[in-house]
This record gives sequence, C-alpha cells and structure tokens, in this order.
Amino acid sequence: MSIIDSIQNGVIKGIKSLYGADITADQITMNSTRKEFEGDYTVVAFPFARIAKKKPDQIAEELGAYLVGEVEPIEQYNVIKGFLNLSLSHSFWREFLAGIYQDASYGRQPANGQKVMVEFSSPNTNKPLHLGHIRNILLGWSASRILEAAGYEVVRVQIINDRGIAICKSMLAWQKFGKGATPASAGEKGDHFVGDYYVLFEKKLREEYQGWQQSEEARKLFETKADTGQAEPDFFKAFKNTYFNEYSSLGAEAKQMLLQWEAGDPATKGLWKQMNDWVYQGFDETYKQLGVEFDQLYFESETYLLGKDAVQKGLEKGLFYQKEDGSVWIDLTDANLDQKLVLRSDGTSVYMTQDIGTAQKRYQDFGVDKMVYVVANEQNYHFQALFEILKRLGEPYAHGLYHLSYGMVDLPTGKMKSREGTVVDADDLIAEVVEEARKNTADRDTISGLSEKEQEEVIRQIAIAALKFFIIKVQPQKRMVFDPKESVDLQGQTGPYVQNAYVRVQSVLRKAGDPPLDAAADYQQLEPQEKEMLNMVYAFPALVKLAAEEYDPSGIANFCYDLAKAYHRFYHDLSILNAKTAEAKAFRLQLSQAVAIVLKQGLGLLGIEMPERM
RNA sequence: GGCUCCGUAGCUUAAUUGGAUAGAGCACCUGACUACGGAUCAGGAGGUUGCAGGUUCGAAUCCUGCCGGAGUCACCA
Repeated sequence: MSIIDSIQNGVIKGIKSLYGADITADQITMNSTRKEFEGDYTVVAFPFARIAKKKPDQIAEELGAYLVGEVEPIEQYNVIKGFLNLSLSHSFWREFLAGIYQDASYGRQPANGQKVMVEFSSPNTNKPLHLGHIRNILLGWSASRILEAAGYEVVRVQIINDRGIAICKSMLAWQKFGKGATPASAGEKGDHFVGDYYVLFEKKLREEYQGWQQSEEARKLFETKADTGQAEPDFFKAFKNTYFNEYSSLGAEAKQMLLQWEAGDPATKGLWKQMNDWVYQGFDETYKQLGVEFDQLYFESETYLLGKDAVQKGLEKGLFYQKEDGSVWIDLTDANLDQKLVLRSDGTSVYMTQDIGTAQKRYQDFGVDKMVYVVANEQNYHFQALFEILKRLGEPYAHGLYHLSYGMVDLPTGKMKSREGTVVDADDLIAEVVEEARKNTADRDTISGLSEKEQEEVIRQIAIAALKFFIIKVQPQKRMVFDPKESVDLQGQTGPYVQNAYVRVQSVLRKAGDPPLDAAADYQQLEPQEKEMLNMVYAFPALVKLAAEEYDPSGIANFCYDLAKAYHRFYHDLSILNAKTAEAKAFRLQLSQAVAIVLKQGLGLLGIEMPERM
C-alpha cells in the first residue's frame, strides 16, 4: 500500500473518530506539499468544515494530531490557513530509497494481461514524411511505450495509404517523364524520389490547364457557367477539379491508370509495387532515425474492400437503412451525430466502411482489448461516428476505443502549406538538429575520448532528444507552434538538459568507483534538495499510470525536466563525493542512482535514449 | 450558421484535474565555484490567465453569454 493510500485511510478513520462522519477517499483533496512550505503531503481541510461544523484550521489541527499517532511514517505536521501539511520521517525516506535505487525497472507496472493496439504514422505513399507526421509518430510511439510500462501488451501498427489517385499521379509522371530513373540512379531517398514525380505531375497539370484556359472551349464555358460578376481567375480556380475529372488529358490518363489498377492489370500493378517499394525504403530510413518500429503493417490496398459484410449484417439487423438509390446509411442523430453514409449507391465502400472492416480484422488478428488511433484532430468527428457505429455493431472491443487526437503543427510564419512550399520535411529537420548538436559538441571536449562512431551516436542521441522533447512536452490536443530555431536548442527546458543530468550522475558514479553504500541507512538530516527529489521519485510510478490512462506523454516530459532541474540544483548546492560524512556520501550516491534510473525510464517512455557521456 | 477544440509574461508553454503568493524555458539584464562535467546554478525584470457575469470557503480550471483563432459539417481520404 502506498503512503498516499495510508494517509487517506488515516483521514477517513480520523474523520470518523473525531466527528463521527463517514467519508470516502474521493472526498479527500490531497497533494504534494508545495515547495515553499514544510512537509511532504498536504490534506485540504476545507471540505470537512461542513461535516465537522468547525473551522478548517481547527479541523486540520485535530486531524494532524490524530494522524501523527495513527499513521506510522507521519512524524509531524503544521497547519497553515486550512491546509494540513504532513511530514514523513526521515527513516521512511531512507528505507524507500534503499529499496529502489538499484531497480532499473522502477516505475513499470507488472503485466495486466490486457492487449492494446496503437495505430500511428499512417502515411500516404505519394509524398515523404513531414513535420505533421513527426508529431503523430512521436505521440504514437511514446503512448505505446507508456502503455507498455503500465502493464499492457502493445501491438504497434500503421495503415498505409498505398492506393488511389495520388499514387497513380506519381506513377504516370514517372512513366511519362522519368526515363527509367530510380532512386539509386538519382541518388535520392525513395520517398523523396516518388514525391518529386507527384509534384511534377501537378506542375504539368497546371501547365496543361493554363494552356487550355486560352481555348475556345474554355472561353465558352466561362461565359455560360460563370456566376454573374465572377472574375475569370476565380472561375478557373473553382473549376479546377471539374477540369481534372472531365477535360484534362493528364487527368484522364491518371484515372485510367486507377481503373487498370483496380482491374488488376499486371503492368500497372508492377509499376505500382515498384514505386511503393521505393517509398517504403525511404520511410524505413526515417523511422530508423526516429527510433520507431511497427509490429504489423496494414495496407489500404488490402483493406479497402473490407467492411461490406459488416454493413450487410447491420442492414439485416436493422442498424442501417437503405435509401431508394441503394445507398446505405446509419442514423446517429440520437448520439448527437448525423446520418452517416456507410455504402455508396453503386455498392462501393467509403472511408467509414473500410474503417469498420479494418477494426474487425485487427480484432481477428490480435484479439486486442483496446485500440488507440493516433490521428490529427481534423478527424475528430469521423472517429466519434466510427466508435459509435462499432458500439452499435456490438464489437467486443468497442468500450476500449480511443482517438488520440492532436492539434496541427504551425510554423512561426503560420500554417504549413504544400502549395506554398512551407512544409517542413522530416528528413531535412532531422539533419538540421543533428548538425546543430554536432556543432555544440565540437565546442566541448567531453566525448573526444570516444571512437568516431560512438561520437556520432551520441550526437544523434542528443539531436533526436532535442527534437522529440520539444514536440512531446506540449499537450496533444493543443495546436502547437514549431519554431525550428528553438527546436534545435540544447539548453533550458530541453531533452539534452535532462540527458545532461543523467550524464552527470554517470560521471559521479564513475569517479566514486563501487563503494558499499550501507552507511546511507545512518544518514540523519535530509536536506530540502534531497527531500524534493525523493518526493518526485516516489511519485513517478503513479505518474506513469496517469499518463497511460490519459494517453498523454506530455506530463512525463515535464516531470523529467523538473526532476533534472532538481538534480542540477542539488548537484550545485551539495557535494556528493566530498560530502562531510560517509553517511551523507552514501545516501547521495544512492539518491543519484535513483534519479538516474527515473530519468532514463522517463525519457525512455518518450522514445528518447540516454547517452553515458555527452 | 450548427457542433468540437483552443485562448495564460514579448515568444514557447506548466499548473498534481476545484486548493496556498499562476510555475518554468527562450529572449533581455546582473551575478557564481582554482571543488564531483558551465549543455550547469543563483538573482532581476516581465501576468487583470481573451472579456463580462455566475457557482464555491476557494476558479486559469466548472456554468452562461460575448470576442478572437482553428477544425469539421462530401456518395473525398
């Protein structure tokens, strides 16, 4: 039983014995004592005023006296304006520390027998990954690590959007203009290579469209179809989609290619497979840089027809209804949602159909209890509807569905727009932070003893830490501003700052050798800096649990920063190896080890590695 | 327009889920050990928590109404 539970039980008993009232644990407001006051935990007495019919100060006083006698580790208390601050005995903290300072898995919960699937990244195959994907990937990866630490078995998946008109555009452009080039011959990463042909297609289409606008046909259309007063450029801007679908020869060719793909034409399929393979090789490099991997990939080309059976069954059960034109719908208005289409009038699937089918397939494949979808908040509505439908279909995992929704990433200059070329490329960004870390490392003489390969690895760890921490420290649902200049910062509230605290510990431990630390048990007078860290270390496992319940890694990031900060201060204020007594030295070495373990665990949950030197 | 999310120092952001004097970082200014690694530490300045009401012993947090921003309301994905 944790000390928090003990105190709560003590309060319940205390209220009963002092005032004869029954209360429950959730009526107790309790938190860590703020730094400026004496104590470890604080119980707020105000809520009991009504029950006890006394002033909060008096209640706090009486309850404090009761708890000191009742709950063993509580040694003393003080009351300030209705707040009861409780101090635990030094021996409690010494024993706690001795128990965990060598436990490298401290903070991890035992397996809970439940399985959760986390879907993240899920890119299209016609373009390289960008900053938006990075936020998605980092959130997905850290959420999965946190769930693991909370005791779940985790299955990491992505669904790859490998079909459709977009990839056909790249294929067509390559076929027409590529002259047989390959990523190898062009000396380019495969995803960038294929993305360039997508851009080329759009460029050629634009040229074609502009030429067409001068034609007789176009002029006539403008005269007959334009709204009165509509300027010519506005008209043609709005007309672009129709042009692509009905007039463009490039558009017709791309659509023809999509039809051939759907018909299973071997040549088209071959080209499609070739180009997608190039893309995957490119993606894999980026994933490797970011240190993420997946247990299972789902390809849309294999799942896009799923879900029709489910719709058919739902129709028979009366969950769905059919309109006269044959389209199938579900009425979600009583769930505060709309009527949603689940099958087109021509019998083909929509996004929703596919997602229903894919969820069912995943359950068949893995038998998971929960599914987490990491997808940007522009799809909030879609997932509400999807989850509601799966619930009504009676899917066994329906209670465990969660949409980990996150806000868009903006630049200091505003939104990222592919048309304006302001999209931040993932690989460029990674290269930039690595370069910055390299420069900073060169200014110091801290790792020159390592081999070149080891140095390179340390530089990469620092760079990736800066990037990841910068993104993960912001709560997911918030839209965030990403300033590339700040993201490469290695000082202040950053990943490298936290790494540095860990590296300091390692440095001290190397100097200390491996002395026996039994003397720590006789260390009497804990300093405030020490108690502050002990409180944090103690709170870590509960924080991991909370992060898992809320699918939110940002709290872990902020915690790691606070703990690192506390350690840096401690390190500055108090001497470890030259401590005045052997007891103090032993205790501080234990404490340093415990802090290092928590920092390594904590950053590990964010997907950030710890260097031993930096 | 309906629904959803967001609004905290110049900028980027916390706040233990309703608790004490709203806490950090960046940028700016001033300092620190011939000592365990200065990617560090200490100090200064910077706030009407978008605005106005309400609930409460207590509100950045909950409720109502405005203001501002974003997203979404497709037989697209």
